[in-house]
Amino acid sequence: MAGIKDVALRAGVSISTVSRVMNSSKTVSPELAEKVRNAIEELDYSTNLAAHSLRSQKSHLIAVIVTSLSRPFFTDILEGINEIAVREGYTVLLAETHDDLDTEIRLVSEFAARCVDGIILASSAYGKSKKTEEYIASLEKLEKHGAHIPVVTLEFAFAGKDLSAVMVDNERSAFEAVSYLIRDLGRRHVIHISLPKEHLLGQQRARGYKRALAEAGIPDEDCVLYEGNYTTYSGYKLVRKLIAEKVPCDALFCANDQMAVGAILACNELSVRIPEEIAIIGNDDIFAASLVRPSLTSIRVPRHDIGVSAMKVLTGHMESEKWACQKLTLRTELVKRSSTETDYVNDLKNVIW
Amino acid sequence: MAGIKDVALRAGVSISTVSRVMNSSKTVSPELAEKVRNAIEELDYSTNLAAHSLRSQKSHLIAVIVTSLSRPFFTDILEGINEIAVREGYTVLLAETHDDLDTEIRLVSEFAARCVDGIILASSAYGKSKKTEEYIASLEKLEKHGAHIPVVTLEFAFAGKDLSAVMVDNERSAFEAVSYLIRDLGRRHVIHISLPKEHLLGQQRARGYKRALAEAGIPDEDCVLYEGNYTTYSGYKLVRKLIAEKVPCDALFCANDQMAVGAILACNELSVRIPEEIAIIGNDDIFAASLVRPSLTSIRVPRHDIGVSAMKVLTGHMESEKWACQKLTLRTELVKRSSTETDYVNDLKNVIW
DNA sequence: TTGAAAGCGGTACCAG
DNA sequence: CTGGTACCGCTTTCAA
Repeated sequence: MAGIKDVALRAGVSISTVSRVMNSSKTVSPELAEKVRNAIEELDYSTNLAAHSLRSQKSHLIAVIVTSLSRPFFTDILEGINEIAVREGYTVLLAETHDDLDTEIRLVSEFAARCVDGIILASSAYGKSKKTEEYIASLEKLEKHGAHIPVVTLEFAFAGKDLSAVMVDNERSAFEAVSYLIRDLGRRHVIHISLPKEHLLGQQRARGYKRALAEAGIPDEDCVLYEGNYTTYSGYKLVRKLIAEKVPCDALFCANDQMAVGAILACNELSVRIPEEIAIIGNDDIFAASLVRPSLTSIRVPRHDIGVSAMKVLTGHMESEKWACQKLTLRTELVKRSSTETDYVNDLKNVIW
Repeated sequence: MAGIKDVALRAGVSISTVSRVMNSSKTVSPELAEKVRNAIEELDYSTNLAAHSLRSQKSHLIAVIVTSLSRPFFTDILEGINEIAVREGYTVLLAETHDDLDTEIRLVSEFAARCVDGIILASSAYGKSKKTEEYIASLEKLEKHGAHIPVVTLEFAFAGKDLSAVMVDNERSAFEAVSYLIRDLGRRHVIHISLPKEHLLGQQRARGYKRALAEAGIPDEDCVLYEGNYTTYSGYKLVRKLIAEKVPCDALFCANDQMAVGAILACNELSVRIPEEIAIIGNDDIFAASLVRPSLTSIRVPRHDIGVSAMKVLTGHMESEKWACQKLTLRTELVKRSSTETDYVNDLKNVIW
């Protein structure tokens, strides 16, 4: 690959001039500019980005750190991020933490060393340990040679005033979903299949569930939580158990769609009618929700928009050092289907899958 | 962020010495090494990778170019790639082409300018136009400043002797699937729901389908192809039509699982019994295959392994300039479920989803 | 074993 | 408007 000095030689001009043309500075005479452009064309020259990064302290690279690529949640977000990134001239560096905080910490510092211009982070820093606190503090003042590296978090916001975040209100959407089960469908025994309880997201959803019961005047002792582990199988197993043990239950609110699908499969196998005997609501509205039968009522999280917004906020930070930090909460939507509505008509036309 | 010279200053040694310690060269006295390590620790120094890349012509970056992230196919491959990449000290740069060849060409040259050490490419260069040929030729001699950039392609192999590839034998797996429908299940009217016909993958699968019919002595005019477009809805619509028009059909081979799921939903709605009246086979074995009812028989493509193998081959190329180019064909497996076997027992336990 | 110094390929300032 | 030159941070030869 040709370097800038090959081009200068070929065009018979100085390196500075070539650089000016490359950066479309106006202070080059048309004749020289023309010569340079020809040379660039002939040698198929393109600027070496490693050198560019080194000199300009801008890599045009952003890092996206997620817990796991196989979570469809992140795939869609990533698409949204990438869409804006391409438009703004950034390239995405990708990494997974597998929900391990040490990995996450290592990745962040590695990316800082790579001089990324910004980071979008789905963190696993729950808890309140000393290490976590220190880590979060360090995130706020992350930098490459004096220049600040902005960070935008996904899913939830850190306390730090200097960290932007794009998320949804999990508690509120859970509250609305459960209230709908109670108020519109008249259910009294709503059981919650939760995420592992150390997970912040799961805690938020569980809180929404409890608040809905409380506000409907259902006593605390009727709050029934079964702890699942994200997977379809865990939902399936818990619901089989629950039915076998004849636990009073006329509705389920599952903290994600995978577990809800498991719940549906369990009910189908045991010939429990949905929604007549048990109404079911999931969370996330992944495509499988419209494919299972009965199709699943779920809380739609605007995943693509989350990605788009996160990247837009990050771009703002990257272009101007003094962009105000933002905590964005995007709206969710309860998508009602056959698992709660007896007269719902499935329509595959809108399933983009 | 501290630079190498800050460390040198702090430790009271030369930059060269620090560099030696960083690269764990043996020619540093224990005392100095100790001092340097302390300084590194205190200043929380990590080497600037942009500078490193510039100097060493190694970026430890690899590019992964896929058509679309939302194809679950690539998500799993990406995980496999990333697994090995992390282990070998590489970071993944990600990009999507959305099946547009111009985008692909642009991306490849952009990544070359970024000095990536290697590229894993799911190309959209089907056809045989002049542009395509030129592009493929250019891929073989892609380079950054004299150093060759190795390329590994996914899904199919280019003719070039200098391009490695990791793929599966689509024709053969289609052949085996259809032969099973004919020979083991005794079906005579097997219809193929194909991919758009300009897609190479689709062509390969269609070829396998035709060969299976031919070898079973079924006349050419009984080859019935319906062209779908990847989506669940297209499979659904085609099968509804086919049943409404009473086209003779006792088995379907769908070129992907999404369309097969659509086919199942159509049969369910019209009360066509699966597999008694129509047996169905999909391709890819995505998780939805084990979740639909009846569960779907499908051709399992070792996606994770493809990613792992691709990255391993690429690593080989990157570590040694004269690594022999490889064309790897991984084995597929026909996973039999309820859509072809009446006595299949669904087991969610193995659904890692 | 250690340090000095020359670049890697650009950018940006300054002088002309 | 143009060219010379210092320098970004690191690696690597070469000499001491």
